[in-house]
Amino acid sequence: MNMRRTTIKDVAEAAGVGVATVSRVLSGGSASPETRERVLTVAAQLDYRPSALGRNLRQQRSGGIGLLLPDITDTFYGRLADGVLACARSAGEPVILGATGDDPEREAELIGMLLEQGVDRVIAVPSGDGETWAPTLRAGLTTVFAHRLAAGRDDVPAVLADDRAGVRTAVDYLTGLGHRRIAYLGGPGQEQRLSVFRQALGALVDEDLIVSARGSRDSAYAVAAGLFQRRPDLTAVLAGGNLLGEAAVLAARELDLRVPRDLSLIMFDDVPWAELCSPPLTVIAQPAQDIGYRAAELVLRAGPRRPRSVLLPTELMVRGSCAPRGISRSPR
Amino acid sequence: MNMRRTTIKDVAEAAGVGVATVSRVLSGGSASPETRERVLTVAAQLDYRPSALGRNLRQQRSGGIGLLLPDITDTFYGRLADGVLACARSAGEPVILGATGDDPEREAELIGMLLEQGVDRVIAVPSGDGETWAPTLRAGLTTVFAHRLAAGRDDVPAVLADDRAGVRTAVDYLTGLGHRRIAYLGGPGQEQRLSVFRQALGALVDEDLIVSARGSRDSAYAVAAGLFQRRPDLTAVLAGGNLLGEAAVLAARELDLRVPRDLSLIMFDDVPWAELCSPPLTVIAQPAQDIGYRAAELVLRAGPRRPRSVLLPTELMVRGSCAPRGISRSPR
DNA sequence: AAATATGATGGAATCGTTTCCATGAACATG
DNA sequence: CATGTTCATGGAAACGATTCCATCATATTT
Repeated sequence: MNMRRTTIKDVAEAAGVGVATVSRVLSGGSASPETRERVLTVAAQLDYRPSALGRNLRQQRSGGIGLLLPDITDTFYGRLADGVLACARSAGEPVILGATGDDPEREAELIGMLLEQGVDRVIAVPSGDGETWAPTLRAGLTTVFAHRLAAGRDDVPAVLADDRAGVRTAVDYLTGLGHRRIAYLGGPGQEQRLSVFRQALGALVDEDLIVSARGSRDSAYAVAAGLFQRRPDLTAVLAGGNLLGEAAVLAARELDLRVPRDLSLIMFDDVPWAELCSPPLTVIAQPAQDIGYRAAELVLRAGPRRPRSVLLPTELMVRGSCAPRGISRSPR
Repeated sequence: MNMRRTTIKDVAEAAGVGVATVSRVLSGGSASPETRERVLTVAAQLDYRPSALGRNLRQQRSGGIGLLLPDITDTFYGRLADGVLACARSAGEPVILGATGDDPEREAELIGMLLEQGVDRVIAVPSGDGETWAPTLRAGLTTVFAHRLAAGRDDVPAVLADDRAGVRTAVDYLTGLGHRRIAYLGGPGQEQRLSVFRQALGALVDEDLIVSARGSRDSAYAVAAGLFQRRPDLTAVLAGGNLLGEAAVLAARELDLRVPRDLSLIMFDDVPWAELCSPPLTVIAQPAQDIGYRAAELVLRAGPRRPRSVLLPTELMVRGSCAPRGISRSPR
């Protein structure tokens, strides 16, 4: 009842040729027209599918693409993954997905898994530092980072959104509206953005207003609520991701801060619900899907030499969550 | 410069034993304590990782789990995927992800890919009918459906949210509030829900109020806007998914229908932004993550006989998007 | 002490594919 | 006609693991 898979040998026998010939025909090698036709017919009749297992073992590579993301639940990473899948599909490559939870240890574990699987291409939003990523490079895997870099690993190409420009535009916009006490609500791996934030803010920078949450919703909410309570004098917030933005809106509502009257809010990453919010959220849109697609392109068309990194533009989408600094909230 | 992977042979040589012994030690077979220790030490020293390629070929199975979802961008499926990943990780199994876009043809293509990869377990939110899924069963793959069934494939175990109860509760709630003209805004593969909807509504059912969108956001918006314009007399809507709910909110806003005064809205699937909306959306919560986790459990612990299907509870979360039917909107 | 059971061990076969190489036929060129 | 070239073809060797089976040493039983 549990019949064997049809193998290349079966096809060869049925077509009256050798296995080598079948392999050649199927992978586009040279063969006489009549042989080619016969083999193809037989293969179709038997519904033959070459086993990737055999092939991979022989050619020492498992073709697949590893994709390591902090959290597939976050729509940003969802869109990124979608981009990767789109590109991978057109290349016929399978994608192996792993969620790191922004935990270097889990990331290392997943890298080990990919190595075992013989995957030879990886796209990752890295959580760990350069050390974590040493194994993939040592094993000769084509590695591409997406969305952010790993500390001390500038030898890996990356596809990034232009965070610098995004942060600068947002800060300029807020200061232009008269805001002076501007907070940054950050997440894991946003060192680069922070340095630009400080730089753009210049003399206005207030380290007490720069806070950082871990990856989870709970942590984001706790940090946002803590910030708002500790510093009722702040008038604007830049949230470094949609989870952080969500937390900010929730915390503001909980503390009866009206947006944008009491608090101006800009969020990194444009998500569908930003428009549904009231007021609709002003955001810095990032081309999440493109990031994924381009990363997949890089990792697939990896030539002999290391490809250059890619920087994709961000865009400030002005909606309704920012207002000129009015009469300062009376801190009571 | 591009050195070879360390193989089992290298370990065997370095430890002065045969490859068979190494294999036994590493997979928990019998071996004398001193040999075991020596092999383990050497393996650790050489940083040896057994290649999944070799193993899989030998045992004719690639251990991995295939996961086929309509759209990884949809947070519902994102959470589902997260559940699968969580369970797969604890079992050390890789997950191969594919996005079907709710297109049976693409689904069939992806199934073919999984078959080629030698994957022997699949979790899917099926788009196609029973015919599409014949190949996986014929090939002996352990298959489990999640979130919905494939028409004419009742021989595949499934993990479902209790849609029937969800729809019934929602309809009862709306009729209890006095609503009579209730619309259903559906998506692909919701036949079951529709039948329950009709049944629960009884004599009140109005086929013109039952509409269906394809998977995309655009399609959802178009259908919602069309419905609201065509039937200004409806007073309540049940949206069959978060994309549909989003579209409904957007379309209502565009047409100046105030929620809940002019229009009561219930959405399937509780998402974080449902609370951020104004008014906050009343939803039918589905345990997306659990669905994924349980499906992975089923597919992993698949014994000799087919496991039973699982039905998980839904919950009506009353927030602010439903109101008693007031003075009917004056259709002008 | 002889016979038998037990357990550790390594050689070799196997999985399904690709690819190297040798063979032989057909054809062109001298 | 002899020789060299091209081309289709099939046999066999990889690839890296697992696993069957035979071998041999040691321990147990009579």
